[in-house]
Amino acid sequence: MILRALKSHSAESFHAIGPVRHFEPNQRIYFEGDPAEMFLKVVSGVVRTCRMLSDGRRQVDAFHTEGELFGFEIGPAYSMSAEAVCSSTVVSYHWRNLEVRETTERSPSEQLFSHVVFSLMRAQEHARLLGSLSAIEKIAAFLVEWSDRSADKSLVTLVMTRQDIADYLGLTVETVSRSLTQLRQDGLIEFLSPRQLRLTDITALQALNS
Amino acid sequence: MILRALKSHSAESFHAIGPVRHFEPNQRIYFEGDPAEMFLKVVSGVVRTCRMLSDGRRQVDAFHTEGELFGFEIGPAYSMSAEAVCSSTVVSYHWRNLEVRETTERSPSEQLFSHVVFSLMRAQEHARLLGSLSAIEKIAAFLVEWSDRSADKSLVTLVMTRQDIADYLGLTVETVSRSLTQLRQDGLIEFLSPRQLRLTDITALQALNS
DNA sequence: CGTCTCCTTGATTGAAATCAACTTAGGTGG
DNA sequence: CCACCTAAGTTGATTTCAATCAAGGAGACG
Repeated sequence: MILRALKSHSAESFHAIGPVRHFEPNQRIYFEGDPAEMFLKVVSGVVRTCRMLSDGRRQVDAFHTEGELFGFEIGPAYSMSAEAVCSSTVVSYHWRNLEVRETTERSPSEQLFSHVVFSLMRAQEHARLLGSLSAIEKIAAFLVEWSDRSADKSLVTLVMTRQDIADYLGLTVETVSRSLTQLRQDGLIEFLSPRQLRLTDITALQALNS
Repeated sequence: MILRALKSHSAESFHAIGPVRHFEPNQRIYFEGDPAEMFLKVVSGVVRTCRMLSDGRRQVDAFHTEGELFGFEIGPAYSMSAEAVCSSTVVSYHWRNLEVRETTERSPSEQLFSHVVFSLMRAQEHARLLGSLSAIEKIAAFLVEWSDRSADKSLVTLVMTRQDIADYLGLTVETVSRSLTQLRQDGLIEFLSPRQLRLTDITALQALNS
């Protein structure tokens, strides 16, 4: 798979709506929670996408430089804010004006697009996990992630080893094991077997996360 | 932006090439470095994408479950390996057989697709950064990243604050500052001003990374 | 029944966070 | 132009949390 025309300007034929807008340092381009009606391109300067965590810390997801696109979302709202790092200009592309959206029947490439955006959000979520959480918070987030994927939300079957989990969360096996033990002692989970967990307090697990 | 049909099976009309293949636990589906001629979908089971780091540690990039697609790349080769976590079946889609690739002139949606795959790779790289590196290695990788983006590779202008860098790397301002000082004392960088750095030994900086 | 892998637990070490103070750079207005 | 003021950056002392080192337990399989 070799993708061409990355970052090129002239070759891009989707047309912009709205003027090229200018932003001063630290000025917000859009807010977390705003309706995600458009994606944007950095014309000049640098833009950061970030979000605030519950503990007051801030997680910077990415820095976007000239020619790069940002603002892709799966849901109806932005999951992060975008802010100018330095004096910057951006141009926006509204989904409703793109030919991509005009067909009611989704083409193969559109479906593919959805999947890749989904992967992108997953990767961003993974980065958030790795970036700023303690071991127990990482484990809690990991369990919630698999709870979401399960039919029975409170019963999680781990198909992977502790080593797999450790390598995914940037921890060691020992810390994974200790954190699970900790959560068990705190009454948030129960062990049916090492690989079969009952989440007895999902709310508390989610609260450990952002 | 609301994307529909995610994870649906019946609605997807890009056609598979090759049979549905079955894999035993820990069996490789493709290797890091293999030509990235296809992307794949998990039909059943769980697949992990991961790579080995220079220090011998393994970084798990993601777990993919039923209905999810994986194996998207920008370059000609896979940047990670894919392995079955448990007994799994996958189906593959070869780029050369997809209508998406048939037009020599790239449509707007294709260009968009390239950009999102690019963002995905960036996010994966970010996760790798956060996952398993020490503070100094994170800073070194960060500097190399901005060196790559600069016209003059050895002269990096940081448009962002130390706090921005800290929030991006999952560190504190103090640690960012100390790490930069360390690199300066080790003779890998020079400070022209707090925001203007000269990378006097890019090779060594890259070596600190994986 | 032994052996392997996976998992857990304990003791110690080490790296980054925290708490705290100080320095530098940049901008504003007298 | 200089003096001040503030935000940004650096440095030091201490604490904390996860890594490391080490050992033991549990289950699967021949």
